[in-house]
Amino acid sequence: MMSTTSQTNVNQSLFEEQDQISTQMGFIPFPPNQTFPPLGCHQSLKPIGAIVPSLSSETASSAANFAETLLSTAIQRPREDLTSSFGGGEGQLLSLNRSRVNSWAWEEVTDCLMGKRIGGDDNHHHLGVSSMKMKKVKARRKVREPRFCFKTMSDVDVLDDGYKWRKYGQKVVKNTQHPRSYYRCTQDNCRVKKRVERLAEDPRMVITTYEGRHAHSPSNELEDSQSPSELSNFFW
DNA sequence: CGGCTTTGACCGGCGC
DNA sequence: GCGCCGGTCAAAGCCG
Repeated sequence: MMSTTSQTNVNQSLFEEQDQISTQMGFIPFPPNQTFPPLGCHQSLKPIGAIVPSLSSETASSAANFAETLLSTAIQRPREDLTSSFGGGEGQLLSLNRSRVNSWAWEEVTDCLMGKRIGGDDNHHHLGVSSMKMKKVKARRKVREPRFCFKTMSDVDVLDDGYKWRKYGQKVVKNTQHPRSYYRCTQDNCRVKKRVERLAEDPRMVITTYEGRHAHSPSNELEDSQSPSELSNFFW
């Protein structure tokens, strides 16, 4: 119930400036009404968007580029059982209308996704600015790897993203009825992690958050001999 | 038997 | 300082 196989090709340059003091998150909706195998995922997976950590200054354009990369990848490498019919890419990509200040912690990725409603007061459903600033003030020296997450409509928890993962933990998160699972890439010297959880509001939605860069190719790449060269770069 | 999952314990950050 | 909580560890069990 874990290992994955298939292809993954995402431009990694977007994340190279991550973990600056102030970063922002953005949600990029993918075109609706389309199947979309951004990570070579299964037919049943219907990613509806990506949460990306935008760069300090070039937020919207970076995110858009990122999403375009995803889209082009999907178009170029459709799974045999998928129809990747995109009604013309970029026009449907929304930019970062929800970006906000935040720090590196994963939970804030989730906050961004869920529009976090804190204590029922949801007029402003992103963490109050003041509290975010408080968080920011504290020096968070810990160096975090670049990260981003997918929001996917799926019956399957673990997306098939081309890498092999080993589960190392599971946790029930407060105020959610679904446990969060923690995975680590099984490759030696690869410290990439991902976590998988279901959206509290809509259990059909799976949120997959990746942290770090793979220092290797997808584990199934050998099977994918027909891969175009442009797509041979790693996930990160 | 090796690789993987499960799951309770542990740890550190953070808010009060 | 204390308690809560998320993330990780690691022992034990499972499975091919």
